[in-house]
Parts: sequence; structure tokens; C-alpha cells
Amino acid sequence: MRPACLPCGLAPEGLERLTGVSPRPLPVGHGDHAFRPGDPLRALYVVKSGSVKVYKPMADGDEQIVGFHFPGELIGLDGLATNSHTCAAAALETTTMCEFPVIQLHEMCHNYPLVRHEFNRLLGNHLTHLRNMLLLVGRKSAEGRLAGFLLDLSGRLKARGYSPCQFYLSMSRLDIANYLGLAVETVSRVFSRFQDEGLLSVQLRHVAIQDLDRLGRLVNAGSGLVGPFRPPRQLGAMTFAGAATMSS
Amino acid sequence: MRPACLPCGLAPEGLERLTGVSPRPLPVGHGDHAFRPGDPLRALYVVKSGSVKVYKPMADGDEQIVGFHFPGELIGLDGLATNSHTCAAAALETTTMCEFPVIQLHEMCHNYPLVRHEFNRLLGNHLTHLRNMLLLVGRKSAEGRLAGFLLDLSGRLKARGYSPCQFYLSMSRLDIANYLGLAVETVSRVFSRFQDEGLLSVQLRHVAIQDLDRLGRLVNAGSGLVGPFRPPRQLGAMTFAGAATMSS
DNA sequence: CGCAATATTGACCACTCTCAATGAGGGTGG
DNA sequence: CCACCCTCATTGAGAGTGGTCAATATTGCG
Repeated sequence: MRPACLPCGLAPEGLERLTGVSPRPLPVGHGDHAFRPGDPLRALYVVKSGSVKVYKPMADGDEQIVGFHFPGELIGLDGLATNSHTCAAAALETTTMCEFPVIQLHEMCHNYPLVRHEFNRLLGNHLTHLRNMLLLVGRKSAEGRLAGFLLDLSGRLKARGYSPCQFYLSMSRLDIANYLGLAVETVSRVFSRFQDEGLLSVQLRHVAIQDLDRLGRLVNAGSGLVGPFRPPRQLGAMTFAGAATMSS
Repeated sequence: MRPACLPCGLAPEGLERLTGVSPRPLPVGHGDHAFRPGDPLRALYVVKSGSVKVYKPMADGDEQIVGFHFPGELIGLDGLATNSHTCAAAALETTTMCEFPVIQLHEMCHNYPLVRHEFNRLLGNHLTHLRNMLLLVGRKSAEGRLAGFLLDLSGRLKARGYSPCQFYLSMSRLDIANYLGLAVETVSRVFSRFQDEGLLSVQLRHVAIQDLDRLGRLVNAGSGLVGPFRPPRQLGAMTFAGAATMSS
């Protein structure tokens, strides 16, 4: 029922708990990169504080954001296929991350079936998330996409004990637009429309959701591909055992 | 460079070779299901002949296709996250598949690091594919999507020794439209336009591509989100070690 | 041979992109 | 502390892609 806009997960400290390793967090500043395309896959990273965007730089200098990541979430899986990263990961604000060298991870997977299972489950969740994202971006209207995006954010924050209805967007409108495949102006307009309709109040990067239910109905409503009455669409559960998520 | 529309892969018989198991193919008829949402994840399946669509049934009876799969490709990974399938897999024509029980797979992963690595790589490839698909569906025009779809098909068939320029579409226009997030009419229209422009010739489900290059340029051209001149967009390599692919 | 499903084509219209202008914040230097 | 600038965000007007509705082939099947 909950829309899927962002990564999906595994218990936040799951990896740390399972591996018994908890490296000290590395601080990075706004705009700093954890990895870039072409970098060998040395490690996976767990965000400890702040937030990160994972994106694919394109040939023409443009970029495509494939995920936003918050504390407890794992990034770096984009390098799994080829052992070298295909995406870049940049901090959206001052951020700290823990590094898990892949060599250690491989050893752990070898020695502890539980780690392996957890890791597989985590990958499966990520696949699920991407499939849901595909639905959102491929079949939903601008309103549906933004609603889905916000609900996903809300859900993830709630899972971490933050307020699900009041939060700060660490990414710019441009990032959101890029992520959702919309124009910046459209994002802005939809925010305004939502506010006018009393769904939420938004001021710059501060969002306060006022009607979660109605927002949810928006996600499962408009695809512009189905019929005059926009029948509801299930997006598939994003409910996970753990409280955290993972990413690209 | 090659657009990514469909699953990505692992050596076709990679799983069989690695596991040393090669079960006999099970035949299924058009419309028969290998699994449905809610089914426990008993096995993964490799398509041996024919073709399969993997899709998510929605609340309202509609469906969302998340992949088409051809001989050599693996399906069933949608159940990895929760140990039960979230998608359905239906044969598009008379099809045979080999079954790989997950229990065996787990044992193999435990006993043979190579299997585990291969499996991880394969999952990574699938993630990459989905990310590329996200790009295609989220940022490309109708022409770009169909071009990407056809090129992906072309590439996969070529990798298997079939003609990359002449093939039969085992899925209906409705399936294609569903998969690409378009209306059936749009798919039909774009096919016609492509034919008018000499890019390909199409008659019902038979397609003959006449200008692969120009088709490729279409994919990296129109996003409708970038600027007046539609700068080219890299979609990321879909080149895999093996000749086969995997799926949902 | 007809019925049903699939595919194509046309007319119309809505959503959202593009272009352009204005407003609000945040930073730097005077 | 204020002026200035630059980025980010908002808002409006016009245009275009693609969805919807509807009618007409074409195919496949009983």
C-alpha cells in the first residue's frame, strides 16, 4: 500500500550486527562523494547521519538520480554487478558514513549463512523497491509521483522514529524533479497545489503533511493510462522486517 | 550505449554449469503460470524455449509487466526479498522452463563461493537493468521508449545467435504498452511512424529493423525534460560476460 | 463463415514541458 | 549592517506529446 520511492531495506544496523563490525563513521561535507562511476567497488557504506544522493552522470553532463539515502541505509550496491561503481554518491549535506569493505563482507557471507541470507534479502528488497519506483515513474501522474515520493520519505522517517508528518527535504526541487522524471516547475506547482488543497504545508524545504490518507489515495489514483475514472493502483508493500533500507 | 529494457544477465547456462544441476525442462502452454503472487519461493526458473512475461497484478485487476524473458534467462527473483513471490510469471506462448529449487541454490551458495559470487553478480546486473529501465520509462519520450525496447530485444536476441534485426514479438501491443508505460494506441502509432521513416518494417508481430543506428540515436535523444535540443543520454552498458540474462 | 480479440488510424483534449519573469534566501564584500 | 549577487523556488502563458474516445481494419479461432 505504501508507495515505493526510495530504497528498501534491511535492519538499520543489521549489517553491523551481523558482521560484528562497526567501523567509525567518516564525515563528509555537502557535495563530497563516497564513490564515483568507475571506482572499484572497495566497500559498501551505511549512512549514519545526514543524507546522500546516488546518481548516474550522463554523457552530456546531465545526471539521473537513482536514490536518496538516509541514516541506516546502505549504499554502494551499484558496483555489485561489475565490481566497479556505475553510479556516484554525493552527500546532500554534512554527512557521516560507515565503510564496510567488500572483502570482509565476502568473508562474512562465506562464514555466516545468516549474513548471506540477510544480504540476499536486502538485495531482493532493493529489486522490489526499484520495481515499485518503475511503476511510480512509468505510470503515475505528476501528483501521484510527488505523493508517492513524500509518502515513502514519510514512511522511512517514521520507521526511524522521526515524525512521519513533518520533515526537512535535504534535496533541492531540482533533485526531486530529476528523481521523479518531472520538470522543476511541475514539482513546484504540485507542491503548491497540494498546499492549496490542504494536503500539506510546505515552505522551501520544510514539509508538514496534513492528510496522509488523501495523499495515499493520490498515489493509487492517477496513472493517466487506465480510464476516465483513474482506478486505484496498488503499489505493493514496502514493509520490511527491519527499520532500515538500502540502496544502489 | 545499448539501452536497457529487459533483464540483465548471467551466462545462460551459468547457473546450471555452476550448480551442476540441469533439471529437465517443464513444458507450459500459453497463459500458464510458473508462479503467482503469494506463492512461496520454491524455485527459480530458467526459460529454455518460448517466452515469459513477469508482472505484478494490481488491486483493481490491472497488471504491471516488469519484464519479458527469453531462453537462457532466469526468473523468480522477485521472491527473494520475502521468500514468497510478489509477481506472476506467465508464458506468452508454448514455453519450456527448468526449475532450480532454492534449497539447492542455497546449498550451492554455501559450498561454492563461485556460485555465490556469480549469483551476486547476477543480482547486481538485475539492479543495473532496473535502474536503466527506470531511466527509459521515467525520462524518455514514447519514441525513445519503443526504440529502447526494440534495441534491447535486438541485443538479447543477437547475444543468443539469432538475427538482431529480424524477430517475432511474442507479446501483444497491449503488453508492450503496459511494459513501457504507454497507451496501446501510442505504441501502434510509434511503430507506424518508425516504419514511415524507414527505421524498420513491422507487420503485426514481425519486426525487421532497418536502421539500428538511427534507432539508437532516438533512445539517447528525447527526454522531453532537458532542453530544446534534446541532448544525447547515455544509458549505461548492458554488456554481460555471458550470453544470458535474468529477471524479476 | 462469422465472432472475438487485436491492431491501426483519426479527432480531440489534458497534462506537463518549455520559456520567461518575478520573488525569496543565503553568502560575500563593502 | 546593508547592498549586491547568485542560486533556488514560485508563478504565469503558450505549446506539444501522448492519453482518451471512437471508428475501422485485420487476424485468429471456433
